[in-house]
Amino acid sequence: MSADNYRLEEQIGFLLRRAQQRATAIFTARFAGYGLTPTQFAALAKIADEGEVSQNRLGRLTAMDPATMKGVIDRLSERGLIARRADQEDRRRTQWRLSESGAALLATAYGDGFAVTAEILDPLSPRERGTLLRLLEKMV
Amino acid sequence: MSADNYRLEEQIGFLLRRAQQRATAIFTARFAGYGLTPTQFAALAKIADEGEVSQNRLGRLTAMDPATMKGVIDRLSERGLIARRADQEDRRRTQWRLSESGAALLATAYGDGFAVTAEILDPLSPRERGTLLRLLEKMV
DNA sequence: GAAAAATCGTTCGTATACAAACAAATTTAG
DNA sequence: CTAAATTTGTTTGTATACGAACGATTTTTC
Repeated sequence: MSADNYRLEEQIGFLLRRAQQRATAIFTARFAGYGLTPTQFAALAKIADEGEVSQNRLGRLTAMDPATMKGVIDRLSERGLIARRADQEDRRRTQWRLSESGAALLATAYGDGFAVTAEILDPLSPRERGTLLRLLEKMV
Repeated sequence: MSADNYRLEEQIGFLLRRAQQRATAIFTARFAGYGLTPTQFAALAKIADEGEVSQNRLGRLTAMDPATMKGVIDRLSERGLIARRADQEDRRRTQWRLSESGAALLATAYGDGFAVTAEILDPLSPRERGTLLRLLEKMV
């Protein structure tokens, strides 16, 4: 266990960080016209899946903690892409759904979402792509 | 290309984000005693490799842009873990090296660095670990 | 049915991450 | 040799990411 043995470039944590940097860069370039970040797009896509969803539950579905979720929700809400509804049964909760403009934006953006995935995986063969997804899924 | 097809959970970008969250959590738990973040540890390890290195070059070696690198350097410097030297040949440059306490801390921390890597990869078989590293390396 | 525990959402503080714009210094081109 | 281009490091602004602490509300426990 020493400097002679530790090679940063071979550590899984460092590789994951670099892989995510590249993935984010590809997303950002492709989504520049929408002004959406990866997490904002993830939130919109999940709200669309759910129809209506509370803030904390959305956070669990998109892997964001409550503090992070709040910022994402605030920005989407300020842009009018999502709309809120007070929950009658649980007065702590806020339910969120897509606004009309949010749904319209998302409908257009899905195609670019697929394109981003394709570009990120482009250096790999079809077989390797499946393997990578399987291993990441197993590791997470 | 529609909501029916787009499954967030299967997108490589989302999986990479979750994998990195898990990796960071494992690192943070193991390094709590050192008060070092993953990027700070990466910077220290690379400074150790190089002996002496400029700020921007260190950023390239550790995959941090200059603005990010500055914050990391500032915090390591404030803690006295690294020391600066003005470059005589190029007056724009600052050369950084480990301080004595930085070198001592790093010497102890390497073992935990290996342990973090092992824990992150624990869900995978030895063969799968090699495959994952190879695929990430190819994709980055 | 009251106390304890859990959940929901908020706020604060710290740390990446990066785009954009900048001054200063160095290198390259013509 | 001088003008242009590049490099180094800094600053500002925006956006995750998350620990920690908090009040309000709901659920669980006994």
